Amino acid sequence: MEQAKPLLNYIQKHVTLTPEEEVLLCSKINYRKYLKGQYILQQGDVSTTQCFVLSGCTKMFFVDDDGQEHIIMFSIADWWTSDLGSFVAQTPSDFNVQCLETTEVIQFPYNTYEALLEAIPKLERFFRKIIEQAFVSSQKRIIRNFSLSAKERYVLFNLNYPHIEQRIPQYMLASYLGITKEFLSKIKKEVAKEQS
Amino acid sequence: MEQAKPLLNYIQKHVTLTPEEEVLLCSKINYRKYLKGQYILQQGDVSTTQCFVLSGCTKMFFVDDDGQEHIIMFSIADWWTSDLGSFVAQTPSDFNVQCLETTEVIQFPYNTYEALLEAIPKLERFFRKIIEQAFVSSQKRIIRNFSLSAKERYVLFNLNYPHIEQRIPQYMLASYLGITKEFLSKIKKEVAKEQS
DNA sequence: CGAAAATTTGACATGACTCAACTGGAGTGG
DNA sequence: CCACTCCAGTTGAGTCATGTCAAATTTTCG
Repeated sequence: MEQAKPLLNYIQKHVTLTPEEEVLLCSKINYRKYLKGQYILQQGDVSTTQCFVLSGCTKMFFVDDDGQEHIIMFSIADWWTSDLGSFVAQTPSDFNVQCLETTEVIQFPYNTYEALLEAIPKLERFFRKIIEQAFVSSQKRIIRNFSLSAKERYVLFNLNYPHIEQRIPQYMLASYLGITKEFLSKIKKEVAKEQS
Repeated sequence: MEQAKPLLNYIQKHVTLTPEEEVLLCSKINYRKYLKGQYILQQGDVSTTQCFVLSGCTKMFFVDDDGQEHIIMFSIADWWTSDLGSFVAQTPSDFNVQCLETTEVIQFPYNTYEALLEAIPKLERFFRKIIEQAFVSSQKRIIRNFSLSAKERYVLFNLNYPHIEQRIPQYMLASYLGITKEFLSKIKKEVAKEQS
């Protein structure tokens, strides 16, 4: 499959697959293109695929009992997106994944995922490492939320992901940072003043 | 190794090892007993082992620039403890792991970890699943911190881990919940009043 | 029993939220 | 090319959740 090239490159950074393994892998995954606004996953549905983003941008979020939207993560090229909890346990998801731009993805369907990893132990290894990374950065985020102020979190976000702020509306960034859009507006004003 | 029994039972819940694999596994891991107050890992050191807790209780925490202690997690029997980020990348850790009681653990040393998982693909699978779980619960914690009040988080903690509050001092629970000990004290008073 | 540690209490401070009004740009249609 | 609307972003006043500090009380444990 032509479109799988970036995924194969990405995998090669962690493990080395044989040509046969690559062919097998490619036979089990799907390419798909979503338009801006479309949902890859909706709260309450079971996540049937794990997605590798080729291009575009997605947000993963959930809506709480008060109707408030909370963004868990954004995903751009070479990142993953999906509710892993729903995917591995095949239980209804608490999250939505929605495309903020036209977005191309490679999808691993659940019904071949486990079998594929068993058939290709190197791929099992690959996913173990990917999930290790995800877990580590998730833990880091918990720490930051505890020990940093909203302003510090905002500044750090721009250091860590310098390219993302331009691509998303400000109210979504506020949601990701765990603050209101009004408060983010005030923070930005302060930061701008300090830099001048 | 006699003491590895609980670990083997735990592993069997996820994958089925052959007797030969169990022997190989046991030859690569170590039993160790720590006393109350001892450190399994200190901030700045590289984490050389991944620990499975047999008995006792540990806290994982870090000290921020203001000297404030933030507890990331507690671990009791049948849980894991270690800074996975430091362990897999072999970089200095941001965290401490300290024993709150006399604690027995099984340790996977780094220098045999990757080789062991390669030799026993089922073990690779096992760890992938364990880490998946850890990642999922880490994400859940992020969500809770965003969408719940301190009081709700406290109540939920006791629902999720009913046995832990009795084993740890209150100021540590406050640190885990991300609030001050004074505020937790006030919350507990309120909750007690409501239940009467 | 006495000292040290943990917890509670109260007064006050502050970071972040709510709500409502306002501004300013990006279509859209006439 | 203007008027209208719509949405994102801004501003300000008032409020609430939680933090700070210091003192009082209770618990733990040698």
